[in-house]
Amino acid sequence: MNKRKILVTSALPYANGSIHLGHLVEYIQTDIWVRFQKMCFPKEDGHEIYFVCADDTHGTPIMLSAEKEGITPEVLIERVHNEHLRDFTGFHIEFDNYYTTHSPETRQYSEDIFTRLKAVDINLITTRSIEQFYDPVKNIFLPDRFIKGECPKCGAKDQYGDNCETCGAAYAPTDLKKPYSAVSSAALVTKTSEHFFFKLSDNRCVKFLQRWTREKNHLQPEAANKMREWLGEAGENKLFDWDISRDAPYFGFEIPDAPGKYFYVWLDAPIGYMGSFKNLCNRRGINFDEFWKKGSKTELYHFIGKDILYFHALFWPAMLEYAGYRTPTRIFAHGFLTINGEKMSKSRGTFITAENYLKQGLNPEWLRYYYAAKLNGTMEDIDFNLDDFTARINSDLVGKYVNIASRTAGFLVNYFDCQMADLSCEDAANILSQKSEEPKIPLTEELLGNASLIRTHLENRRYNLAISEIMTLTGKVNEYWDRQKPWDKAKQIDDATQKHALHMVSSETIECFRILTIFLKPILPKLAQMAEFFLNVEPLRWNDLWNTLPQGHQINAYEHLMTRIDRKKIDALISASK
RNA sequence: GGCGAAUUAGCUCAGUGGUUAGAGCAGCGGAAUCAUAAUCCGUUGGUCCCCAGUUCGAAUCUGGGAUUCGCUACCA
Repeated sequence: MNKRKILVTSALPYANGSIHLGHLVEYIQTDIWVRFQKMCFPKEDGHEIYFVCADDTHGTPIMLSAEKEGITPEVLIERVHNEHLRDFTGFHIEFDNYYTTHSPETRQYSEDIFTRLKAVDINLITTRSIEQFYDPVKNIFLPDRFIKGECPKCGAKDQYGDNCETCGAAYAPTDLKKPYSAVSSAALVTKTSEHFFFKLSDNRCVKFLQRWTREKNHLQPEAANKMREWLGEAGENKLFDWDISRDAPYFGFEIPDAPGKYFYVWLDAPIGYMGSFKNLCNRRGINFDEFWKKGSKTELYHFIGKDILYFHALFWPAMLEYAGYRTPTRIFAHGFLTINGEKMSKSRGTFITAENYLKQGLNPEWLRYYYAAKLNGTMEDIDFNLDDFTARINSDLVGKYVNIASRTAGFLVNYFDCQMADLSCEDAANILSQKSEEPKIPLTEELLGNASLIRTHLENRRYNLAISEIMTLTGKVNEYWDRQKPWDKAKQIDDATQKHALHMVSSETIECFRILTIFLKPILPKLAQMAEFFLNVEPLRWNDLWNTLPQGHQINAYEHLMTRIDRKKIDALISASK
């Protein structure tokens, strides 16, 4: 059998803020996919699947934040790293490595890639003098977001450098009148300095990207279309060279042989995927080159938000290609999160951090399930509707799925010493079939018949359809149970036929619960773990779908697996987020 | 302004080889009582954004428009 070797990444969160529900869409989406792959291709069978991520730690905003707090950037990013990892762990995001871009490994590959791109035979790095706003008090060049001034059109004061809130005019930061620093309030001066550029507009890059972005499903169709817009058609060249350096003082990596020049944070951020993986390789003895060398047969997947498609679908593959590394197998972009149909907002209490969500006592798997129920593999935005959220969890998970175990377990415990019946016995088909007419198909068979469809949906990241299928099946199990009326059979427990039927029906239903648990496990790992304890089985993998619990297998007494959402908790969360 | 996406039941969403448009939740009416009130059966509800076109037939294809959201460009 073919051994799969897969490396998966989520985008690196910036070390300048807390993880919020918007971030979590991506990490939950990725985590579900990785857990699903690991279930299908277990390590014991020789497959290797790794999920790495890291904090994105460099740049002016980090430097300024640290200064504002009176600490060094190193102390700041160390603290934030711990917070981020705590939050991810709280939502059961299971990284193989959660590292930092401020690391020797990331420095090594940043320097390596830069040096290779700069080499005479490649020659994709150039230098150019550019003029930028400079804060003479702080003695730093300022990114656009820290520049304010008067609108060149209507003269409104204190406007940012992209557009005017008063008259709606759009312009460049350099158009602002009386530009000043949002950091020090000092009047800005313009100053010239030399920058390094990655020659993205070079014909080689343009041609390579026009091909790469369209072939082999590297991108989703909508993303590929977007790239077509940015890249232009064959013969056109709409790309600009990419400014990849910043002047000291800057928190980042100094560029080799260029004192006082640093790599722009967006250069080393994606390289952080390599750095994090390298760090994992060193600790676990994994062959890094096998995953990253040109022509590698391993698979590399990046999950990202649609806002950073530009970096991952243009700069990143071009950099890798010409620095002599492999390029990504596929890039999966997702949309943004809205809450009750609107952007997250502090004043409405919908800017909800991961920390707050957990602190208010909400179950992280509620959110995992809800996101999964909405995610569809496209770049469309998904909406977190609080009422729908409550209804769905309570109805689907507690009312339907968990209820199956809850209402069935007692019969096995009370009448059959917790033991499973022989589901393959001679009269099984007759007892278990839902229908009286032929062919008599036990319910478990029907569930298993949908396994490949559910698997395809999960593989394609159409979690919404997977959940829809799973819930249809969950409904069928409850219907089956109701039709069989085991409680009536229990009243005739002295009748051997009735007793046998009760045992068979209860066991069959538990077996259905086991199958549903496998389907849901990538989405609800903790709940699945509790279910595994209840079923008294080893951690379930995908192939266990066909390993029916044997006759005499003993389950444990049922303990409740999940509670309902109390609407008050949601309201408290909203209040706490204001 | 240009380009792209979206618009389906009260809510959240499926649905393109062109038949009488679907699910879950909510609502309404029943049944049941094994289950931490959880379940099951039945049922109400839709000019599939609007207009026009192609067709025997359009939620689905074409054109125009509206609204929302992105990206992009800002002219004279």
